[in-house]
Amino acid sequence: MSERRTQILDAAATLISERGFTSTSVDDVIKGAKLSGKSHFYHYFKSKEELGYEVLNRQFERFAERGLAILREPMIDPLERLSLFIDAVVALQSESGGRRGSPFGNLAAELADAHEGFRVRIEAVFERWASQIRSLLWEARPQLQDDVDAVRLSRFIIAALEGAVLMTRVKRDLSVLEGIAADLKRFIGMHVRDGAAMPTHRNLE
Amino acid sequence: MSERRTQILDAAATLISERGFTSTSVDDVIKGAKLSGKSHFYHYFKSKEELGYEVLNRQFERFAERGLAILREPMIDPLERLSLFIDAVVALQSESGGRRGSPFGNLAAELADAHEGFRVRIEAVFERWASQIRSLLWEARPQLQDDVDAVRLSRFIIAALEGAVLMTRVKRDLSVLEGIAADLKRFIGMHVRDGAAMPTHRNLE
DNA sequence: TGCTATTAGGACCATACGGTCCTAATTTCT
DNA sequence: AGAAATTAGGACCGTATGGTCCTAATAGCA
Repeated sequence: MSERRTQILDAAATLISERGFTSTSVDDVIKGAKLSGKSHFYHYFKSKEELGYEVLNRQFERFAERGLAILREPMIDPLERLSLFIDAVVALQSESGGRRGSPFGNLAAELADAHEGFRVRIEAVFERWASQIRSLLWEARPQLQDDVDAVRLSRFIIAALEGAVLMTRVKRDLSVLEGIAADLKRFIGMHVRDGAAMPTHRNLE
Repeated sequence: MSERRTQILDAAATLISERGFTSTSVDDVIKGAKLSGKSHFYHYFKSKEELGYEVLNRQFERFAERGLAILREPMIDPLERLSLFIDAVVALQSESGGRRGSPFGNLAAELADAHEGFRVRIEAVFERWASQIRSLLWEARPQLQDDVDAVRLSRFIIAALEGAVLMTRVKRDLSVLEGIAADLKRFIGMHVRDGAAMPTHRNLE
């Protein structure tokens, strides 16, 4: 992938996560990526829509590398990994200073009803995310109670995190996310078998 | 409040919850409310922004009447009320056929970073919502464990519900919300004192 | 009867938007 | 050296947007 392209993608990702897709104009992206003009931009992307799709892809890849990867670390206990992953989401959010949410939640809220193309792609993102958690739960199943529903629990985790990021953004207070993350860990701990100890779960507070 | 005004507000509320604020044009609202033209609209609202603020107010009032009111029902056990409230959120969502989210979550995601005026107002909405839950939890405190943090728990409930509504909208599958609602009740049940029984908590599934 | 609020309808404006087209200079690679 | 890709810059277009202004018909009310 040409360097310019990724440069454009990065600039667009920042702008979109700050202002949303609709409110980010192609001219904004051109300024942000320091291109010479419209034709320069349209040399790399055939439309703003395509730009949006590729930004979403890239955001997911980054999230997969920096977040989801933790869920697959082979040397760590699965439930410990899940806890670390939740910490990573908090860390990722604090990088942007409480501002700007999970890029998926943003786009989801903005475009889920309005733009089918985006809706489908965001659905796929959530599905891939959920599937990572599901296989982690499957791996942890010896430590979990028999009646744990991995599909439901994985959705719950994602929803709680997305909702938390949203609230954090609105309140501009990272401690909202931190509190919810801690509670979410407690909720997960609730599904651990009586015998198996929950891994060193740092209850902040 | 004149009838026309509420008519405009209703039309705008529908459009905004479907397409978002930015993507809803004043002309769309005029068509939706069957006004005669721009001047007719600007006779009632001095700007689109003001319209947005009042729509948000109205949406909150409706939510307060149809949802939050349950939290204050004097004759029902507080924890039972909380459970009923969660059911009400699910019901409210299913009315719109899975489409269109909690109007607050929508606006929050779209405008929290971009528009300070909206951000502040949405923050106030969340705060009033959270405060209702907090006083319910205070009322229920004899049944709850001593270490229950009402501030955190109320935030958790709201975040989980908002996240759930978002995911439901993306997946176009109401069962997502239903599952998360059920899990959320279980999480709340986790804070009940060992002695006190959790009120008839209908675990769907 | 008059005054005011509402309804109606349209012209108009500046700005912004996504997108196309064209020309030409500059790199990069073969 | 020469072809192909990249960078540069600008004119242009159709459409949409929020908003203003003006005129006039119709209701409602004192």
